[in-house]
Amino acid sequence: MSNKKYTEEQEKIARYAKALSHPVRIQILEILAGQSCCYSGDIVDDLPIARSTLSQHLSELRDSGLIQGEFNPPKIKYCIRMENWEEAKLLIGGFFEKKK
Amino acid sequence: MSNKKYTEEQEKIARYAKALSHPVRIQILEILAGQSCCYSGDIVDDLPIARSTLSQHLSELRDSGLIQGEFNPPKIKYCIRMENWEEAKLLIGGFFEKKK
DNA sequence: GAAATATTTCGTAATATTGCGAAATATTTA
DNA sequence: TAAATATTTCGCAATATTACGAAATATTTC
Repeated sequence: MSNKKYTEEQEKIARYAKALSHPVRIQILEILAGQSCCYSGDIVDDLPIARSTLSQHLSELRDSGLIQGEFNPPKIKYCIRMENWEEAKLLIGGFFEKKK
Repeated sequence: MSNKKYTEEQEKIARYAKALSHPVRIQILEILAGQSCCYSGDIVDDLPIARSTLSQHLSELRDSGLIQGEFNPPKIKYCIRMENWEEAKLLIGGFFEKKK
């Protein structure tokens, strides 16, 4: 018997949606999606937030699985993490298809 | 000159995503999507939350535009609001398509 | 080893979210 | 009008989010 409140899929959709739930994170993801990869320091110039705040948003996006960072001293190169990007796209896309 | 931090589209995507960012709201929307409409009182039986908490989530979903409620005394009948459901689907779907 | 560069972590504050039960509201029915 | 039914609002508490600047960390270069 399951004592879980929600299905794994419902939790995943909510988790991915939460990653998208702030406009600055949408902007960050759009920047990363528009090119192959990007250095954190270059991203901040286009954003209306402080570096330390960007760092927090990047870490949230990393936790969600939608991006990954590769240390390329002295910078960190961030990219979309394709396997999870695809999963989010399919799960959320599938969710919206449920309405007949 | 624009003093806006984010585009209207970025704000919209974030707003819709925020509505989807809690598993109980995913579950509510799945219930409403799976049938034509539903009475609030019937929804709560399937959910692991109190009635007053459901009321808050329904009001958030109403504010997001994804559902609408029609007073059908003494009950309220909730339905998916199709025009905004479609908009959310297109905006978020389009967002995920941005990654080449 | 010291300086320069890039990023994160810490400390703090303001605000938002989530949740509950009790009370309030609104409508229909007896 | 009183009772029954359905839902929301209120008051409260716990926790999470968002944001900033200062300090800490890590690596390379001088």
